[in-house]
Amino acid sequence: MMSQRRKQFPFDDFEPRWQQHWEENKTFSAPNPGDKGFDASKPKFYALDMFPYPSGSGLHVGHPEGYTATDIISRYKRMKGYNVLHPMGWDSFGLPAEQHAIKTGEHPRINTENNVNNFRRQLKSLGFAYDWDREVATTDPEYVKWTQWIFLQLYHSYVCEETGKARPVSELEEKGFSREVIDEKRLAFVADTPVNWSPDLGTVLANEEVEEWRSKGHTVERRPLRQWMLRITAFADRLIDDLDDLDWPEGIKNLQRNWIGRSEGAEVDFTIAGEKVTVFTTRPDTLFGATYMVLAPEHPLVDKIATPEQKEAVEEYRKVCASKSDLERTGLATEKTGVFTGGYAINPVNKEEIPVWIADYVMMGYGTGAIMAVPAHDERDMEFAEKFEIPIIEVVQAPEGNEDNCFCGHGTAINSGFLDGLSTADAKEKIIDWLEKSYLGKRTTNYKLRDWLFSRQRYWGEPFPIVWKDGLHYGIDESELPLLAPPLEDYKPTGKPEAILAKAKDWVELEDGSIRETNTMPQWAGSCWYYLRYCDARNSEAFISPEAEEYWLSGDGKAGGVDLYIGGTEHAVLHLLYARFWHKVLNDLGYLKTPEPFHKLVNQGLIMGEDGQKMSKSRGNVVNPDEVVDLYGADSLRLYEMFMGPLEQVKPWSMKGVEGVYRFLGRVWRLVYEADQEGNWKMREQLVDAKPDKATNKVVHATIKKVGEDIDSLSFNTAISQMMVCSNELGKLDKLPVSSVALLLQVLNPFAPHITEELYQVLQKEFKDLPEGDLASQDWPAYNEEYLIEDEIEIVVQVNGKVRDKLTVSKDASKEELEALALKSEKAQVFIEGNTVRKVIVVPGRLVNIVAN
RNA sequence: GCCGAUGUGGUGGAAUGGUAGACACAACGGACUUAAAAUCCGUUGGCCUUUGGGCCGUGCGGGUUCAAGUCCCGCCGUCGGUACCA
Repeated sequence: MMSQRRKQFPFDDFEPRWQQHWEENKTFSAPNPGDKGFDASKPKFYALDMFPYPSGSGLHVGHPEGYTATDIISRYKRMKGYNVLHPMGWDSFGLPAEQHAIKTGEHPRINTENNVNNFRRQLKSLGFAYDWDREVATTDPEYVKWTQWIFLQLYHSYVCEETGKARPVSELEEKGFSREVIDEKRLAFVADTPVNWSPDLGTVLANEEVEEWRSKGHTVERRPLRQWMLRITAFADRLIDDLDDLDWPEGIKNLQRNWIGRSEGAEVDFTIAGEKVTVFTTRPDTLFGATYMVLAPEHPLVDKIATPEQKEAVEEYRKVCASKSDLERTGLATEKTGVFTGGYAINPVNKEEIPVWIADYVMMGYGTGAIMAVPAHDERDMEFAEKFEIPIIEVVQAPEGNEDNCFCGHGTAINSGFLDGLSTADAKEKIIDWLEKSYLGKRTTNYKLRDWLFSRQRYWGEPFPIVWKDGLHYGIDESELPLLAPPLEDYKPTGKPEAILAKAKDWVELEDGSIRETNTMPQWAGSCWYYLRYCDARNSEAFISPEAEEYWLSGDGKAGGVDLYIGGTEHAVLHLLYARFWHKVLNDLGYLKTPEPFHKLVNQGLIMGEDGQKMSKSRGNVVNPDEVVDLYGADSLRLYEMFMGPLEQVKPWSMKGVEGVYRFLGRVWRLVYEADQEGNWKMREQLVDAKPDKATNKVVHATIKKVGEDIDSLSFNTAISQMMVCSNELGKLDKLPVSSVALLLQVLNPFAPHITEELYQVLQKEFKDLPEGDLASQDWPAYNEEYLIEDEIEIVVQVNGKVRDKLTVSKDASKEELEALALKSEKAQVFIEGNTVRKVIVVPGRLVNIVAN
């Protein structure tokens, strides 16, 4: 219907024209230090979007939300005199392309390239000011080369225990450490661990990924496998502590803190039949209240401890646990279960014997897989103790008013021998000191974070630059990079936990008898460092040159060099944690100067369907950006996405809303143009080369001010409403000063670049005094404070806080004058009458409040 | 349970502790038109009204203040994340 109607302005004509203009003139190219046209005197601004996975279904309206925001900032910063780095690229490894290959037998690169081309076309149709010369795809051989190179840095590094920093393993070789010891210390290492194996995906998954794939209906089971791991745990403390220096949403910081899950406490050694069993606790001060011990069902000591009478029950219970999925085991409402082993442990602090149980509420994978249970002060232990009638001993006196059936907070130690009377904090210190002196335990910190399982058995990922010989692994020489996977006849997974690349015998088996590693890296590898590559995308000598790094990633007092990073929350713990980890390693090794990658992070809110539901194909509420561009133009789509509401908020789509901003752009168009009888666009006669009057100057300059401030604070919706106010005012004028229109076009340009450039060009032809060149190359206009000051202002007269009258007064009226005027107000008098005026509050320029009773 | 958001007209949303509802959408009325679309101009939180206005109103209950959507305390709802992590 809409396409049948006459367009309010010919966006389908000028939008592609301007896009072509920008492309041909390389308007938004950002030269590097040393390049032609580079101006070192300008400050830099790095605005980064989370690059998309180029899926087959193309862009959805969520993409342009964040992209438009960074685009507005980038265009604005350029006008403010910055060298702006605003790049785009493709996170193009991934499972869908591989599944397409499985179905068709076609190399996944072909499908990937098609999708990338479609994404690029769609993004270009929105007029984003990207420097397309810096475009990268993680699947480009040149990019793969450096991803593998960075892996080799990890492989050839270890973390020095004294400094906590990554260092080359060559230092260990020089010190004469054995190959075996060195291999155990590498940041990239091989381990036999229980991993998350998904038979239907044909690959293992990182802990961080398990939930996502499960929720998509795939099965994930645990099984022991030999895998490449990255030692992210060695960076746990820095990954937590350095969050403090970042300008990130508190929620995201908390998600990372929780994911890393640092908890400080103590390990305490108990003895069971002569065997030492260590437990981890964050509350060593409650040691006197431990009335039983629980081992994880998988705990290696269970066999030794279980008495003959209990052996059968224990075996039975372990079998049941093993068959349970993680979900069942950790499920919400599961009642506590467990079995007595028959064994007893000796509590080191009072030598008392406590029964040892096994129960699945204790996880083998965390702490030591064994706990001391203090039912009086732990809800889980309490529930368990009540069910199995185990004694409960209170050892912490809750502060008054906080008494609880199961008090888990801090209080005063009781029934605890030498700890009695101490605060929880002091008791912790004292008991840990005692344990350490008695060689019965030590202070420890535990983390939930596990090392990063880094290998995948898929085809469409970076092969590991590793060969095996005689059971030992070796990093291949840098000169052999990139190491690309050979094309296969058949991309189907084997169903066994064996990498698909193992099928390529000719590639795997080398002449010297060594064989290639057949695993590939996860998709995260490429996205861990793409923001670095953008800085120097065409460098074939290094992943980034020191000069480019120095300029674009200088933090200038900030922890991270990317000045603004906008993207969705879905990457809160995965990509953002991994990228920080790699960055820190490269920083330690001297390749980067900043400790963090992203200084300021903003999460755009999800765009819901028109029905308020999450957009999805099955609901049929997905909005296709191509359609919106077709009906209303790119400027309308950009403007609407910014006008919907605050960037970070979740908000529903509304086609009516798109029409609203489309009409606004139509009004801006008609400030300059009107249609004649034949329907041709002619310049409006009201446009004059005259000085604007006071009111016009006021609204225009107020707009310049507000739009600038609002862009700085990412409040794009209110910036747009101010521009609407401005254009509404200008539209009423019989004599419309062209300079005022030009200023509006200038501040609107970052939001709606096509229509504003088009109109400005038209004005330039008629009014020769306008500054030359296009809007993109002009400076952001300064506002004149004088125009904002009004001679007369309206102030409000309140009586007891309620508005009773409004007065128009001179802007210079003194407090005393205002008070006198307000007291004289007849409307206010009515409410004062009969009462005594107790107080008069005068807020100059705003109001007078008369307190009377 | 915990963590983080959030609650304002019919809707999306504005409001440095200082005139609640800017700007839009929808709706209604009018102009233009043979008609419609588009455009332009009005009205639009609720209740009462003698048409001057008045009263009520930002999830609920308290509090601080001359003044609270905004600050404090306690609840409730919604959304997102996360969870036997000892």
